[in-house]
Amino acid sequence: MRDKNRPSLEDVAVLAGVSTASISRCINNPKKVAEPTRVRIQEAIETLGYMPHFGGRALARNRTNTIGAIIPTMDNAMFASGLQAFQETLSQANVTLLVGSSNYDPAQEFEQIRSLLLQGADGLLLIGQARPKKTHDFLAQHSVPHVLAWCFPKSTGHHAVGFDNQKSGRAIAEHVISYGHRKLGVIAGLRDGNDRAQDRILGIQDAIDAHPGVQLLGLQECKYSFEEAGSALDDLLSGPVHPTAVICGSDVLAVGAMLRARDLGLQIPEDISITGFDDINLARVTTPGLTTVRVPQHDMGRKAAHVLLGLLDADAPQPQSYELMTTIIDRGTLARV
Amino acid sequence: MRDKNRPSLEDVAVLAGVSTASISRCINNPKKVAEPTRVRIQEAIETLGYMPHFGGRALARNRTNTIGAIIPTMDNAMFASGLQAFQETLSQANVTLLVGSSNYDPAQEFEQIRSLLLQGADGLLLIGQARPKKTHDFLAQHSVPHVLAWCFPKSTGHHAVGFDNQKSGRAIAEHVISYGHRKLGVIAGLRDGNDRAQDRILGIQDAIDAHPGVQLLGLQECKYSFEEAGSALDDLLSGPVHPTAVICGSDVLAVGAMLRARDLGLQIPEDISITGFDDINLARVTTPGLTTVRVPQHDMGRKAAHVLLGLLDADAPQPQSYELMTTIIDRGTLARV
DNA sequence: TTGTGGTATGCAAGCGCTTACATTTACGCA
DNA sequence: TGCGTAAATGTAAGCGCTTGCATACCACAA
Repeated sequence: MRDKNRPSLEDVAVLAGVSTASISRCINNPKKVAEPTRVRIQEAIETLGYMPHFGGRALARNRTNTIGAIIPTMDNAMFASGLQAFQETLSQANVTLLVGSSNYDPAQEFEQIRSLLLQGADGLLLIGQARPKKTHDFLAQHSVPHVLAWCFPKSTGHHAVGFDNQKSGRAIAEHVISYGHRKLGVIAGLRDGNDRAQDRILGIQDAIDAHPGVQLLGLQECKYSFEEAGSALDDLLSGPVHPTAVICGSDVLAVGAMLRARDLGLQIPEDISITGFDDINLARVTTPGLTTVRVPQHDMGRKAAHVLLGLLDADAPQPQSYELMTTIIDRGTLARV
Repeated sequence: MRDKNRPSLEDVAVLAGVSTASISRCINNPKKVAEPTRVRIQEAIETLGYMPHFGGRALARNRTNTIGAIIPTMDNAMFASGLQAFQETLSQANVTLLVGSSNYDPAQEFEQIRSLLLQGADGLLLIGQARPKKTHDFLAQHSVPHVLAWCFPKSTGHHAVGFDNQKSGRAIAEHVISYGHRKLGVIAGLRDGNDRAQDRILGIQDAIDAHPGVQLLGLQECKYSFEEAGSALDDLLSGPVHPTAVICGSDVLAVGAMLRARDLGLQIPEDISITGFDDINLARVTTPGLTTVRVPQHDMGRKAAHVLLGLLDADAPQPQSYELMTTIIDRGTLARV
């Protein structure tokens, strides 16, 4: 069973002529070892090409220095750069990132949580707040340190680094309304198990309710793909009265809608206004540029990493939650009416 | 030191009234345990909420069921969906993905390799083939199972799942030339430490050399950002003779160039043709759509995972390398002249 | 009855590391 | 010279799991 070629602490100890304890100390806490021995040990390590065995370490310390992140998908840019920032920050603290994806499915998310925990993750990054009781119970039962991102729950006892989706949803809707639109359509992500999508809709609803005379002509839910968003637009346009503006729950949806609108021969924003959410690269590239809500992905990833690291560091001041702000980016897809 | 609340195999054994060995067997090889005891053990596991300790496992088996991937960045969509497919495939085999990013820097890549290996990665996914001797030696010394993706080296002894960047570069250049272009410009990624960028340029060069009368008016290297690509376009247009087509080493570059061209009042493709590489989402969204080279990201990620898993499974037929094919996607940014 | 072979389980030896505690050494000072 | 103290190092006991081997048990055949 023992891997013949992999040197162990023992081997290094023999070569350096010291005990394994000293080697361990030298690696984990160099100050505790006298200079000359330190040098000798260093050399032994180098000549053997020694690398500590992860399992041994993890067993002895009961800690893996590994953090898991479960995101719906890496496939669209929505989470990618946040995740990138998260990883970079962890990396600076010598913590490694395990990733899992849930595909927006609570059951898969649960499985991934289990799986990452089995892989020894010391803590988790999770997206959003809505999850089945089963998942919450599981996290509680095993007292898993975790932080939520992409949301900012008002009440729960979770740590979170994110923004208020409802507030942001309301903000963009107010913005659209302030441009004079009275007949709105909405294309949202599938609400089921996705509190971000849900809250954004709630926010939009809030804005509409606050403005008598503004009506919601249609609300379509669909997956985050150009094609589905296109069909959703079709549906919105199938009624007798057309919306003058379509508020989308994500840039991907908005771009899908734009693409379809163009196919239908509609000018944007002259014939129909469209707004997005997220401000991913796509939004800068369309013609005209997409008016959208910027989510501070990078900051969110970085801060979330800090909070999580703090959670794991027993003698760190207990970290808090951060509410980040979104901003509306005005480009060219919203017209005044 | 012992975590008070975490049940161990021992605890389960006591509750179920069997030895720890049986529990272990029950978990790893249920067939080796009689039905009634299996049930009893299951119950014990459930009531205690037992989860095997990762360190203990890793130590005893000398294997973590973890695979590392080091990609230049998750920040642009170039690698994201390949990585997603990679992760999904691993997940199905109960293997977890560790990720690191190198930011296109060989030194950082080396550090990440070290780091992921220290975290117990059983194998690695690496992007591209060009890396310093130091890195190669390190991989060899520790005989790290690994596969290369996004490239298809002709000679080396590495396993690879990817495509031939040079061939693909040549293909798109030939395509441009076949449209009648004779004066070309190129905007490429930074070649230093990036064999993909390098090979694509080589391929373009090949095509140009094969067609007397075709000239390369300028070659700009820059980072993968819209802004830098924009400046690169400026430089290409600063000479006395303008290229009629600009071949870009990536969609991000191409889009950056398009954006700038538009700002300069140039019509695409009437005034200038532009092509991309990768076929990420962006390419579908510009007006007109970007003519580009499609890279089979998803397939690549999936196959790479299979190869890597095969590499780790002692009694699997030794996996091979796969060369995947790229295809040219004609949209609207390439004009005939 | 005894023997035989197979199946289900237990025993106990590690796997490679960390760390509390014990021991040694060096040094300053009375 | 002897003693106290602190710094450097060694000793060895785990950490929680897997697994080769030994054992116990059972059914069946001779």
